[in-house]
Amino acid sequence: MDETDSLFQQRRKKLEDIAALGYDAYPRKFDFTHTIPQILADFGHRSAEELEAHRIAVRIAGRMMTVRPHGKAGFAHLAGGGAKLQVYIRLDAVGERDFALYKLLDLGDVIGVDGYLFRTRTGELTVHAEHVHFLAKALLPLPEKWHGLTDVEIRYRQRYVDLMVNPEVRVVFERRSKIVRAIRQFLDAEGYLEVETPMMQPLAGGAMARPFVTHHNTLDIDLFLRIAPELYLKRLTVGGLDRVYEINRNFRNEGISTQHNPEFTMLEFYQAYADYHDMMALTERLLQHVALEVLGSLEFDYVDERISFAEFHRYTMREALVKFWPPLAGTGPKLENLAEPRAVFHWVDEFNKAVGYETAKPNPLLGYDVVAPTEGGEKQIELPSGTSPGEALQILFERVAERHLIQPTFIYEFPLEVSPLAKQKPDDPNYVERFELFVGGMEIANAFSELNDPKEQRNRFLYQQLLRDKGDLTAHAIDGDYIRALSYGLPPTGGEGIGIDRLTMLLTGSRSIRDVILFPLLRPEKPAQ
RNA sequence: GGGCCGGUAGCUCAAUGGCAGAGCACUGCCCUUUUAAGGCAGGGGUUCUGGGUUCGAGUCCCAGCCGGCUCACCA
Repeated sequence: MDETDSLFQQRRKKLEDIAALGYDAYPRKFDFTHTIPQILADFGHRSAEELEAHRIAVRIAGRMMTVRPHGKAGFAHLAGGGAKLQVYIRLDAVGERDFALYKLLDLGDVIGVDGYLFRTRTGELTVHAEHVHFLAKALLPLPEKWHGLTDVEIRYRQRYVDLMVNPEVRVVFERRSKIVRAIRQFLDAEGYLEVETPMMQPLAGGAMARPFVTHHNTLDIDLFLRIAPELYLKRLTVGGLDRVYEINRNFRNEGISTQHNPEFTMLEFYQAYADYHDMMALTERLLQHVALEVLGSLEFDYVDERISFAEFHRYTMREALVKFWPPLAGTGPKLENLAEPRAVFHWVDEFNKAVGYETAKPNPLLGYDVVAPTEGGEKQIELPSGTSPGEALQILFERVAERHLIQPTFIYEFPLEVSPLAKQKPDDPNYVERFELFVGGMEIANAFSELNDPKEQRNRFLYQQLLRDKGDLTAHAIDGDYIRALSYGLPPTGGEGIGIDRLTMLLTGSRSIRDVILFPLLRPEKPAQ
């Protein structure tokens, strides 16, 4: 903002002139009779004759978005409540003083108008002004009225301007609010209790991620912003809160992308006496409820895809690998080829042979098929030394299958090594009772039968500690009190996390997580000179 | 962090290495049913920053800052 800017100075002068006319430059309140959406809903269908025969007096407020002066009269559109309504201001109707005020108004000013409804010659519902009230001045000019504001940086930094001039932005955040409301509605009806657990934790547990660190002065201790509420919520289940959920922020000190913001909103819920199959069924019902409440339909468009919540697909992680194996990388594994855990390394090599190359084409000079490296193509999978078979399987799965999971798909049976808090399958201890839900190529949910054996949990933590010692900063820390809590007996429990931001992306057709977060994290602006 | 692309008036965008422009917004005048209102006249620029090449740089080169996309990491 540049207060020396001539437009700013000009408008400040006009504000002084408005005050000189006897208007309060910053009045305290304004009693309106209708919001603009109310007027459109209540009177939007009345004909010109009806409005003339039966005059409706209204008093409205809004931000002036357009203005069309005509000498001693003028039209303007006021925006409010996500809608717009035209007002007609003429000298002989509002008087000299209000008309002088109108002449001093700029686009962006907030005004009140009272008058009566009528239809113009072109048929537009309009308020015929009898009084104009000054409510607030826009000292800074609005973006261009036709193209609006497109500079994404300014849109995120100055969301207030974005919201003023890009109506679809408001729709996204109204819908986000509806989504969260529908989730609460559903879980409350299922007998869940909404709780709040610490955002500042002495140990950042419940997920694999690098945390943010902060410091409490009086206690003189470092604290971590939570990466997940998981371990606290399960402590509550130990305590007898059999169905709990929390919708709140998680913080992860990781990269920023179209799918990642350092702080993001997560729903986590835990249900005693349930396993991961129950959670799958619950997830289907929850998402169907949300879609119907918010969209009125189980189907919606996301980017270029038509997505349906009517049916949820199910594959084990290994089945997905087999099914979605890229043809370019050979015939790929069969299910029995993946039975032995270490076999996955062979298939990572097979995958890598094909990555980053164009489709093979017969080359007449050489007499055999060649593949050419693609420019800026994807990279090969590089496994750090010491990568476990389970980690390799998950990495390979993500590279091979994730992009294909457009329709809602549960991927279940995760490797033990990447799941320190999930219960093993009774018939195969290398895998756990865990699933993730993918929609639109994004991971939306993560759930499992909660590991409730304190001895096994300690061993899992010790394995994580080994990873930490080897330099894996995302490996889970040992949480002694959590093991103590489990030692009091955690009922068999199913638990799940759903990313609210990503769910909102799906249901609003947003390509970037920044479009569903009002103030996404950006590098701070340079201080003004 | 790597790769690619971008940054010009308040906003949206132009400008072969040769006088920095248009539309909207703004100012003045005209206009009492317009709607991207209209007509006439006008004001407004550290071309992201700093170097360099050149007679001459918005344009070419180098470095930096900021942003977007993408890859990696992650949810």
